[in-house]
Amino acid sequence: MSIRELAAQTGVSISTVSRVFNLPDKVNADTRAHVLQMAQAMGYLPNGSARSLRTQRSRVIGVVLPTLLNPVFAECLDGIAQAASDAGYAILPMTTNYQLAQEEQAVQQLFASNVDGLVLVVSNPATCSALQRLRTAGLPYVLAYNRHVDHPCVSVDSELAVRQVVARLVALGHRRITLISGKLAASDRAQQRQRGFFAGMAEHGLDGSQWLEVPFVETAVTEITALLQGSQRPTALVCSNDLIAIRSIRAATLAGLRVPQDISITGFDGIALGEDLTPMLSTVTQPNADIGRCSVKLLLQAFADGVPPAPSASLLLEQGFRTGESCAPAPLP
Amino acid sequence: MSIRELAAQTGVSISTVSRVFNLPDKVNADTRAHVLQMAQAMGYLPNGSARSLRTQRSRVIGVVLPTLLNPVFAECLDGIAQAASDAGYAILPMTTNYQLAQEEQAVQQLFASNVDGLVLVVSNPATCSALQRLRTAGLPYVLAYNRHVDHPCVSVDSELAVRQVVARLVALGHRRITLISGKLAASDRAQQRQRGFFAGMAEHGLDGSQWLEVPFVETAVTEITALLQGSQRPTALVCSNDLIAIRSIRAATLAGLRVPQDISITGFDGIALGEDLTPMLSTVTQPNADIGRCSVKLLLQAFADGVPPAPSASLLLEQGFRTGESCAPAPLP
DNA sequence: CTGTTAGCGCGTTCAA
DNA sequence: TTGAACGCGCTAACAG
Repeated sequence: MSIRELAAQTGVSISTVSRVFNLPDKVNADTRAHVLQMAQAMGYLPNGSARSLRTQRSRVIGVVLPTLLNPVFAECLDGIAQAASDAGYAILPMTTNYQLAQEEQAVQQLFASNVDGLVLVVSNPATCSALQRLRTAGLPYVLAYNRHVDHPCVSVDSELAVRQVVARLVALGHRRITLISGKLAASDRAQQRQRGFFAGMAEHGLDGSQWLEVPFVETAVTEITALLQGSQRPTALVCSNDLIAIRSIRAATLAGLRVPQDISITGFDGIALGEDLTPMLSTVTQPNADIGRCSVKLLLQAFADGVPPAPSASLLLEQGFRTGESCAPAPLP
Repeated sequence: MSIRELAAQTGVSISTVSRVFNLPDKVNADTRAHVLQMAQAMGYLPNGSARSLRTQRSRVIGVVLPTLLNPVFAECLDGIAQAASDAGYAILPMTTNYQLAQEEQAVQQLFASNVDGLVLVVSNPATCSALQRLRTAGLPYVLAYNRHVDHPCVSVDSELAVRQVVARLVALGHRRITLISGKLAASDRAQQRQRGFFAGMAEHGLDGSQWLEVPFVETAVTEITALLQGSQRPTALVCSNDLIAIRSIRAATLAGLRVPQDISITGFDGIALGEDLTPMLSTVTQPNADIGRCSVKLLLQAFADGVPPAPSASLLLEQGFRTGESCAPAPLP
């Protein structure tokens, strides 16, 4: 079913049919109605490939994410999909498993797919060569969750958020607080959160040297459990994401500790599931779907302007804190 | 950067360049190397739209899912993405929020996007008119999780799995067992699991009339909590998915019950996260990523055969049971 | 093994 | 307001 057949059946020219779909105002109301009716009847749909080839725009937004297995990115993708769909764009997602090589490859593939722009979450914007390629190619892109002065980003102030978490714990009487961080090399967010932890501990004159680095993907319950032995064990764990917090709760329980009576645990991300857990996760909440939606909006604005989003267009959204049930006053010594 | 420019720069014809990328064997090794080298240098990438227009194949697989916010579908999408990517296909996902109207709309959009085929999870294959459209259009599709004799499906035997769950609980001494089901109208899986529950209870001469229907998306903790009051409360809950099981654990705790000492709770899906919970979720495990991968494989096979997957090609994968920690012998009366 | 050529379906000039 | 004609970048059939 091509535009030609429809034109022939309708008794108008190809260009009239084309105009009906692209510049409806420029066509007589009666002919327009007629064409639309015939299109409906014949099940005509404009061919996307031909359209993209002709206009050099695909109406597709590429998406690069570390993984879908962490709900935080699934929630974000959901927001991206909504905003894109609302604007008549399709999305083409790829995952990288936090691996630099896969980031490169994903960008490469999306490049070849003629995406109009990209939303991506990379390990580290500072060292991501794929971003250079995008920039020199003039392909619009927006980073989500990442934060870097040289790139357009939609994120929250992770560092501040973790400093505030530390302050909360201190206010609850905790002194021995340990950071459970995701792999720093694989995530600038983990780095920011670590900085927030160090800053927060320093602000309160506490020893911030206790911290553990664990993988994002595999569980590290045994390592965390080991940390929780002995009388000088921490009374609170600050985890750099919700998944790690969930694993830490398990580790604590396996170590014979009760959460939150014996040990307090905080997360970061605000995944929806955390609210249904027992104990409900105490965590920094990010507007994950909104981060996705805003990233797409920035991209759409850039399409309209005809110029890639500038680093200065970066958005810092508000984070929050869900009190939850995994934090309590420090146990008496 | 078009094939023409590359050909000119390299000093060969455009068809030679084309062959280098599509039929590498049919081109002299030296010229091939030369072309590839130049392509690399000039940053040439074949234009996907032109390719699709010419070949009438987009190398894109459409994906229709209820939601990404349930990890079971995120895990499945991950499998789909892997298998598709391995075969050089991109994916174009859409979510429906368990709504019939959105299913129709998603299929419509994917239609217009010239996808080569679809993997979909629909509410109910028996009543899904979008599937008819796909079939009459001759567009290859595979259903994931759904199960129906008239359609090619990749699924597990939900009914059997739930019957076995009931048997396990009975073996643990439980008699008062209640089903917490997702909305039956929104999911044939929920229906199958309900049938499994009824059958399982009947097999053991137990009263299977106790069951509650709850939403998939919003939490229904209060309704579940209400169910757990009184001395005739159930000693075990069979939940029709893991998310509902997690909410049920919370409901039980809020009702003052300990899981599993006072009440046993089972899930269904085997989301990865369930393994990190405390108590670890006792649940029917499905090979979610594999369900996605197999669906894609069926589709790829169909592409190769030049004919849509037949209902008889349906695959029934093995489910399992993770013992977990949310089940225990029934408390003494 | 390589080159020439004809469209794939469409949007967009330019004329009428 | 409408139509005719061109070409987007590519693959495939055919010719050499």
